[in-house]
Amino acid sequence: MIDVQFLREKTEDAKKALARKRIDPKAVDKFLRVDQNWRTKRAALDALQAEQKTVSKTLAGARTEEMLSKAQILKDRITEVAESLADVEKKRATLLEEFPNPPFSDVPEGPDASGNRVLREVGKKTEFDFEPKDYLTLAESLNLIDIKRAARVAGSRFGYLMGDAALLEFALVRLAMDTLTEHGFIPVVPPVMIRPEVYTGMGRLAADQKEERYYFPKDDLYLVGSAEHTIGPIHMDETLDESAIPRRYVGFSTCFRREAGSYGKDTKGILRVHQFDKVEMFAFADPALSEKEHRFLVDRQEELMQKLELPYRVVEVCAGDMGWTDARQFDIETWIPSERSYRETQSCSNTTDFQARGINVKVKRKDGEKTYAHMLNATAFAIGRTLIALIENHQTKKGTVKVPKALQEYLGKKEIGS
RNA sequence: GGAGAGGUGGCUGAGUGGCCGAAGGCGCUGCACUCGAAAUGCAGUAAGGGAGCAAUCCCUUCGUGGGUUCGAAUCCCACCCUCUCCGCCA
Repeated sequence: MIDVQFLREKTEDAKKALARKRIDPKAVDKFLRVDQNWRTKRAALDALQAEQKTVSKTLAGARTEEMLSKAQILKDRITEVAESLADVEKKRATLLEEFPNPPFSDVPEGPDASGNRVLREVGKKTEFDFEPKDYLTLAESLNLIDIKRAARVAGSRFGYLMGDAALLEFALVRLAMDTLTEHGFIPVVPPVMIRPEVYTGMGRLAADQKEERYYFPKDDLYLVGSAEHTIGPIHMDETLDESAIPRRYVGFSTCFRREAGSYGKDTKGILRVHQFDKVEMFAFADPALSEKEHRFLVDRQEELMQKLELPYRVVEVCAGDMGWTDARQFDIETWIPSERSYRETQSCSNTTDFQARGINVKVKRKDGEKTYAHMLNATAFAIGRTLIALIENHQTKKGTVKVPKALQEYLGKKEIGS
């Protein structure tokens, strides 16, 4: 949730920052009008309730007809004003949800992915002395992925991971868990369902992503799109002591996405599916140190990528292409030989206090000062996309797939398909 | 799914219609005592919101939402959650 004080007191700054995320500045004016109306009604109701208290107290002592009728009139007026306040309050809350987290001022400008800034390329783009195959061709010939049967059973955008691909998932999970616990991350397997009000607090039911969620009406629960969504609220309504942060989690969960807005996009294979597993990092940080924490998480992502011996680049995502909750976002894109391009495989976001305000997570500093925590999330491995990158980059002329050293022990073999 | 018990401040725990934002205890903070500490004594100690330049004042919050009432932690209804027993289940 955006800071209301920011909208009220630094209106012009807010408009500018939000415009960079393609929000119409008029939306700020509209909100402020409703907010002013709300404040007026709030004050009116407060005054009426104060009066009611006084009258009630005198009634407790001496019951007079006069006072009683006065109290009854007051009661009706309070009901009336309270109802009108509730209307405005609802409208105000809805409008407030239409604001994303403003980006940091030094985030690159840009309307879409074309404005993203490449920070560095690491590793040499894989070259072959033969014509490389795409992952799906390889995977099908090695019986690693079955899309056709999955479609028959569950519809489009699903897949069976079979044989060594299934085993590779667990190898990747172990590698991520072992690497990250060594850095002090706390392992966690979170719920994959979440209540609407918590989801809203996390900024993940905003208008632009509501359609992306699976929902069970009977239970009033949503399926999560990432472990981030239920790891973040672990400390909902809590105040973390300064000495206890940064607090870092590494979670594993299945992720569910309707992919409602992506008809016709990436329809083949397992690049974009309704269900995939992911290892996710999550951190709670002091606001003064969250930028540093953000870099730390990117370092961890790169550490993991290097263990997989994959060529990648780190991209700073521009304002127009950033996530709703993010003040700064880095993506890691991995080289995909068959497409001769880099594809997003990981993402790392600093949501600053946007989510923390929504689910009420605070930090208490040594001097007693309390402030909203900063919350950050980062992909460790999105299994499907990591499998794609591994298969494509480590393929051999024979049509087998070499297993990077870091995974060999977990998988129990050095090559798939030999 | 069935039966029962219960959800009160950082914790514990009292409170069955007004003097209750809430006793007592623990914890925490400050002061006193002390060379220092412990013990003891005294004082303070929730969050959110609104008005105000400010000092300050006011409102809301006793799981959540509704209802009864001039007035609800307290009475009524629904829901959520926790615990115990039974059933089912991995």
